[in-house]
Amino acid sequence: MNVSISNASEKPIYQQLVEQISAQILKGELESGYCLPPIRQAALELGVSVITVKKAWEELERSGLINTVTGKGCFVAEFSSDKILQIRNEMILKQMENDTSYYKSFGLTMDEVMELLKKIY
Amino acid sequence: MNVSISNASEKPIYQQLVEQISAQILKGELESGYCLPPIRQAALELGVSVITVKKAWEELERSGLINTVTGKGCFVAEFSSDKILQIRNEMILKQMENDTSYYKSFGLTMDEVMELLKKIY
Amino acid sequence: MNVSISNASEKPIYQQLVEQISAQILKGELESGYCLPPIRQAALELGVSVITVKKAWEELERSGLINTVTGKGCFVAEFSSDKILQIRNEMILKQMENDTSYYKSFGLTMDEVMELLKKIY
Amino acid sequence: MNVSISNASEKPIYQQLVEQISAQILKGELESGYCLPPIRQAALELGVSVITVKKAWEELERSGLINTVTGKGCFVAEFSSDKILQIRNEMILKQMENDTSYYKSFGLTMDEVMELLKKIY
DNA sequence: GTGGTCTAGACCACA
DNA sequence: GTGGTCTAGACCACG
Repeated sequence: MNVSISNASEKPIYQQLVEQISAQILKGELESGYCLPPIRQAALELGVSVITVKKAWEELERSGLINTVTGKGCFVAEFSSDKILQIRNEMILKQMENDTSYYKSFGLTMDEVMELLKKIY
Repeated sequence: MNVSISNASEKPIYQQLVEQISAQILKGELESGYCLPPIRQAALELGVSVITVKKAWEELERSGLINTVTGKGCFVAEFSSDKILQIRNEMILKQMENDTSYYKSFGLTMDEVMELLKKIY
Repeated sequence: MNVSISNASEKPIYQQLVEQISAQILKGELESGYCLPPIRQAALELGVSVITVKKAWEELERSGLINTVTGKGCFVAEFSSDKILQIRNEMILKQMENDTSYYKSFGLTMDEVMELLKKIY
Repeated sequence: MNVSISNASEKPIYQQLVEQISAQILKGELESGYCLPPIRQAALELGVSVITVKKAWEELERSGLINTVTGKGCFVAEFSSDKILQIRNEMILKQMENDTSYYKSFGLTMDEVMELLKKIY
């Protein structure tokens, strides 16, 4: 449970959880078959409500990243490494399309975006 | 009033307004001194409540982009072109920092991000 | 017409006029019998609406500081110097009562207020 | 919720709320972490609309005096006592500059102002 | 349960 | 005519 949540963030807590767990799975940090902690324990560790954790786990299951086995726990789903790459790219592309449309709305050219990215990275 | 709002969007309407008007001012499409349409007229055109428009206008005033004069109307504030560039860059940098941290959380290198951006742009 | 108005101020324009003209009369800068400029001329000089000036003149008349003679103009009223002092003190006291209640609401003692005043004056 | 509002006042209700709550926080009457009553309950107690309370709370948040956490409530922000003093002094100084410029416009000297303040306090 | 957003409709002060 | 404030009531997302 190497995640950090922030009440001050504009993002809802459950979504912060989803994003961080998703990223860890897609980067291979959480391997297939890995058993996530029970929601009550996770809630305690993170200092959030059980309901919040449950909502995050549900969304992870919906997106196919974990499987919930009633009475046993929640396990990271089995993926081929190709499949992982595909999912990861889809998520990133979707986000990136939003970002670029934002930059374009300010009249930024691709070259300007590249310049700024270099500085930040 | 060249703005488009979407009820389906996850962003609140008033924020969509703020972003689009801000962008237009910072791109120079709305010049200093330009008088925005009265809030009631804008509300009619956009098919939203007067209060929603007002909330957006208030936020624009708070960020210094417009001045509202009771009984007269709301006017685009006076800027030096340097000042415009500075504000625009601050807004874009702030957004870009969020974006890059998202990409990084998936383990993307700068070069990979560049590649993807080129395809999308 | 040695007055300055500000659209950006939180005070309405007509009230800014009333306060500045009142102060000038009570300080003796505008003498009894002095003829104020016609409202149209004053409006032009100040860059405000005729209606706004009229409203200010009306309020000055209501408080007894000027007399309007139809067809001739608006004249500063006749006062004994005692009367002037009395009116001035009333206006200042009224204002000062508001100010002190504000300071008190922050728990400031009189000594602290004195200290701060010395620095500002 | 030790606040009193006046419909007759020239100040808008939401601003009366802001000023009174601000003062209480800056005086230390409301401690860091204190949870303000839910906006709906506060609205009931005060006999005003929920929206009016919300507008006040929003302004308090904007000025950094409280933090609102969706679904949990609104909490007095964490301050060092130095920070509190600094903010308090800024607010008072700003107000006092307005006051003194008013006094000066009537030709009052500092000593006269002191005299009058002593009587009132 | 909390706050967040939006609506429709009203009244007022200001210009 | 303009913006400024307030109301009552509704629906949603979050916890």
